[in-house]
Amino acid sequence: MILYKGNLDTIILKLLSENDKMYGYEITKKVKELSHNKIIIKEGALYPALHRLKSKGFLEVETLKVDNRLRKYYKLTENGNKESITKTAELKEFIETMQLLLNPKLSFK
Amino acid sequence: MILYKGNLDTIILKLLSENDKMYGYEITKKVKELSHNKIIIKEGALYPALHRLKSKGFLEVETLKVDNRLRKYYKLTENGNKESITKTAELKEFIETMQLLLNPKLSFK
DNA sequence: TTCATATACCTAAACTGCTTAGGTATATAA
DNA sequence: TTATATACCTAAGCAGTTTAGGTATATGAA
Repeated sequence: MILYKGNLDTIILKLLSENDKMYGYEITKKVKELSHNKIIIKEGALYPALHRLKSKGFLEVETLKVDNRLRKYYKLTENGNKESITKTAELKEFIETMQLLLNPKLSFK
Repeated sequence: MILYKGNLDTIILKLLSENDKMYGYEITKKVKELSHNKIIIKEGALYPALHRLKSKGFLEVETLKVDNRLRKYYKLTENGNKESITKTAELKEFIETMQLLLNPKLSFK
């Protein structure tokens, strides 16, 4: 499923609003699990997104070595939390709007 | 609202599955109306999309002169109708999947 | 009359956000 | 030793938008 164009930032922000801190690889696994294997975030999309969100001040990073491997844990900043709420609301509104188009009969209720 | 990236073809196909034939300008007005002014299809997106769908064999065109102005009426071909059903189902599935991410608690019901 | 707005079509360049396709490195099971 | 999983990264290509133009007719307002 590749329809999530434009929503990757929102997905990441929303996940982090529920999980305190997560690392990149963990995010891809979690999204895959929650979406029942339907949304597979490619690494070429994920890592640039994380760096973008960090450079905008929405995420902060902490690098830890676990089992002799690096993990970069990301967590929301205060602004990131606000952004998460805003983006989530926008996505909900978008979904409601798309449902109007998919179920036009409901417009006449 | 600019989140509809990648869904324009689906919106057009779905509309045409309900309206027999429509012309470009009419489509933008209809989508604006149905979406309560939230989805504004730019002409730079619309016309290439219509030409794309036509070149793929999903639409056929009939040009009419109405009130001294040209209108290009588009309607679904047989394949276009199949594509409309497929794409609509995909969009519905996408929406349901996004709702899983937005409301993760519901996953545990 | 002329100016803005609406109707109706179109396209090219720029931009964005993905995918594809590479790369490094460690751990583990077959 | 080979494949798979874990864990990070980036550059080039591509698709589908936006932006910003273009043509032309009709209509209502100043």
